[in-house]
Amino acid sequence: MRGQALKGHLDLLLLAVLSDGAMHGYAVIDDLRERSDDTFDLPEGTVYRALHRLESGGYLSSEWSVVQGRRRRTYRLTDRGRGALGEQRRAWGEFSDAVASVLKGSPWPSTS
Amino acid sequence: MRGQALKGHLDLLLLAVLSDGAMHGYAVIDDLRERSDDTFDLPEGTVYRALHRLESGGYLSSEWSVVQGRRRRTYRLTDRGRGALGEQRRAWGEFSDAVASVLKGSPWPSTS
DNA sequence: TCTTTACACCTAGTTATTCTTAGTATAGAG
DNA sequence: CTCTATACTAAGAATAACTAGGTGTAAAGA
Repeated sequence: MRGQALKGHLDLLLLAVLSDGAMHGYAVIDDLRERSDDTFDLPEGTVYRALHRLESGGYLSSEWSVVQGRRRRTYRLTDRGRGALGEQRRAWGEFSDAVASVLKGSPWPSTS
Repeated sequence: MRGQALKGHLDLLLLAVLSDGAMHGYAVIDDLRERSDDTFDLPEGTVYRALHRLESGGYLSSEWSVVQGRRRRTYRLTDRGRGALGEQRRAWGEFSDAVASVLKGSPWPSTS
């Protein structure tokens, strides 16, 4: 995973992971890495900041707890977050289909 | 197409379009819009800048001409550009597969 | 014991690159 | 004679992921 490939798609991934159940940030990172077969091995700074952004946008809510002496902030999808996930899934489908169409080659004969 | 979805994937699209034949910038924009069924309707400033960047990186070469009183700069893939296209196709495959894997875990919102 | 690693969180500043805006210029249609 | 399409360009704004650094606890291991 290099460059800016993730840009604009991270929220979708985070919302998708959290739609399977509430989770704390570090666990989100692990889950994302496992589910993507190591493709998405994201720096903590990236993920925590995105989670904060999503919470302040009303897409997630969070709750603090302490487990084995370590404090945890557990994130949960809000209704708004669930709606956004649906919309972003749709947008991803459109985007990836469009890329695939371009890569497939032009159905019209080249005119240059 | 909203936000930053394209970020990091534009070079792939441009290289792919130009791999079907040399083309000038304005035609690249049209081709991209047609091939993607209007999903990629990109501003000129975006595309021309990217083309310049790709040329200065050695992925494209260009040649000026005048057609019907209008000057055109026709871009052509270099060997290096063709190699980069292969690599970026591979990277896109990996990226989109990984996103699909992450999305597969979480169910779609019920639409019925 | 003392050091390292894993867990778990956080922020500030940098970077990359797309988008916005604005400009130049010719051709053809109305 | 103006408006639209064609064709190219550059500067600056905006966004968001990355880098690099920080806090602190728990457990493993040398």
